Amino acid sequence: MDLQHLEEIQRDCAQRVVKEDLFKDVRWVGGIDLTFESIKETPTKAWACLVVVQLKDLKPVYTEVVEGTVDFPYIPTFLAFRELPLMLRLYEKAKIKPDVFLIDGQGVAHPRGCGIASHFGVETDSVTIGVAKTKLWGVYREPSPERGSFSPLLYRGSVIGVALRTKAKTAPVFVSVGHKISLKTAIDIVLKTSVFRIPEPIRLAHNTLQRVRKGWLG
DNA sequence: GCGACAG
DNA sequence: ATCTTGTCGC
Repeated sequence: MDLQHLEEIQRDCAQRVVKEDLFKDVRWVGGIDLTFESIKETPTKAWACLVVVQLKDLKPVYTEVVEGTVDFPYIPTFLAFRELPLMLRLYEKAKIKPDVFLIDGQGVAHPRGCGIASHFGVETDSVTIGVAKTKLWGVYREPSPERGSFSPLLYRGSVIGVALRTKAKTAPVFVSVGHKISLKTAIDIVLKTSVFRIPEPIRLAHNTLQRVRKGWLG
């Protein structure tokens, strides 16, 4: 694999990212997550899940799962080349396309400005938000403990995202623009879809995958 | 050279 | 990400 070439693809993708709100109202919010049969082996079998919830009551209205093989290893800053293929198959199979996608990982808060959330958004031309459980790039100060507080994630003085407290006294999540949305609106949607630390669409997708992997269904 | 490093 | 049970705290 030629990482130099892949970096070039990411820089090109970053130039296409739109950081403004290019949509009207949001009714459906989707969350995508992946799970792997093995983490030590590559290739390995894997599954991707999309759960769409209604923004008004956070009730799930659609769930889709796809199974496949992942052959690219996990390399920090190159996550998209490992997980995007299966996510794109999931997108194509989905009967319902949500107004906004919450993606497990960074959006523009990435060394070359194109984390998996932005990459997926540009590839599918859809609205996306990056929601990561830990930081990849930038510096920040711990936000105050109450739900809703946030502090900027900075890189060379520029705001590339925020550390957002979606639940009181709980570790924050890192939110960044994926594609076709502003950081302000991204924060608003993540807060509106969060009951626990992880936004409902992603949390439900993750829960479904744990059951699928263990053969409880799917 | 050393530490950091999404999932 | 996965391996894994109970347990302590709000």
